Amino acid sequence: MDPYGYGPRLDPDPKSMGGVPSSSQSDINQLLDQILCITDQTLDEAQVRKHTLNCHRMKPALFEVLCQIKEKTVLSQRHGEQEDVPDPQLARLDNMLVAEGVAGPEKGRGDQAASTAAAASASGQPETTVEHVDYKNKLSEIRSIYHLEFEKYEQACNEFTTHVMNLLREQSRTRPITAKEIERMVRIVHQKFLSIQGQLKQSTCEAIMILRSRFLDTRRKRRNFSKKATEVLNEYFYSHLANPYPSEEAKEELARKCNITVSQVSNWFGNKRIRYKKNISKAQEEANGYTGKPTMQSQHLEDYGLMLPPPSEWNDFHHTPSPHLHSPDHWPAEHHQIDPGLRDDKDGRSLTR
DNA sequence: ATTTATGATTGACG
DNA sequence: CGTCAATCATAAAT
Repeated sequence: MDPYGYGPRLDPDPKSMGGVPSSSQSDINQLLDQILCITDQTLDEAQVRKHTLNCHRMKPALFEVLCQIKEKTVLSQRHGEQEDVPDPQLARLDNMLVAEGVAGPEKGRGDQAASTAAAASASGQPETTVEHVDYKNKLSEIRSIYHLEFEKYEQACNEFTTHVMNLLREQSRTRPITAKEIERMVRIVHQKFLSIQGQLKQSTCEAIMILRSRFLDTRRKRRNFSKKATEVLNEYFYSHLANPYPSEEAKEELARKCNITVSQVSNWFGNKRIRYKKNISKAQEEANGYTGKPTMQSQHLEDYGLMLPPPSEWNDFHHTPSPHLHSPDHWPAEHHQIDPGLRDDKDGRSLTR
């Protein structure tokens, strides 16, 4: 109660005011009346009254009384105060933001990812690294938004704080306000704004999580290889149709050329073999008498120089460019392991994780 | 909105 | 391990 520190009314026993002559008693009552009905007056009127009150000779004394009373009540009021709560939740959010490079030192900013992308495309192959690049792109987008909002809130907080302080200072001319009170008020304001920033952090974290699941979780958000990469792969495939099993070195070479990983090359060839075979048996098996362009289905193989040997000729090991091969209806499942010793796969057998 | 193309994953096999 | 075959999940095409 009495949050403004006016304290109890003075009127019950005006005589208690020390040696004040009884002639001033009516003075005081008059004064109090004026104060009490001050809200009934218009603003201009009130300003005038306020000024006269301020200049009243009794004002300092009354103010002093107010201060004393407040001093007493405040003492009993200073209790149910709990200090700032550490809030482990917020700490976790902060940790995550720092770990993700969103909070903390502001490095790179928006143009960093863009320049990385430019470098990648300039160097020739804007592929697999692409996914990292636009991951970073999105991340820095989030980061800039985060910082923008953060600064906005900080600024708003400062503005509001100074406003409140000015208000309190202004009011301290007419009612007693201790420095501690101001400090407390400021702390409350800061706390409120901190909680808002906490929400900002939370939603930022959520955005990052979504981004992660969208980009880093392979198999989701699949990106097709670039035109050039598939061309290179197809070229190798169709020029080694007789034995489309690239060695480890060949895979590395292809991976380098296409700017994809060796695992991706393996995946590609695995898919290609099985799907090529499927298409052959489906649409081309009958139409294979020709050596030219057997079917519309076989997508412009002409582009890759070598023509597809019809399935019946896969058995033909006469002209096999590769070491061994005799394939029944399809390629042999027998595979040679070339030097199982050195393996430098950094990512196991796929990009996952 | 539905279908096709395609990169990645999974389990079986040797 | 590397491969096949089936399957998943999405990108691209219709």
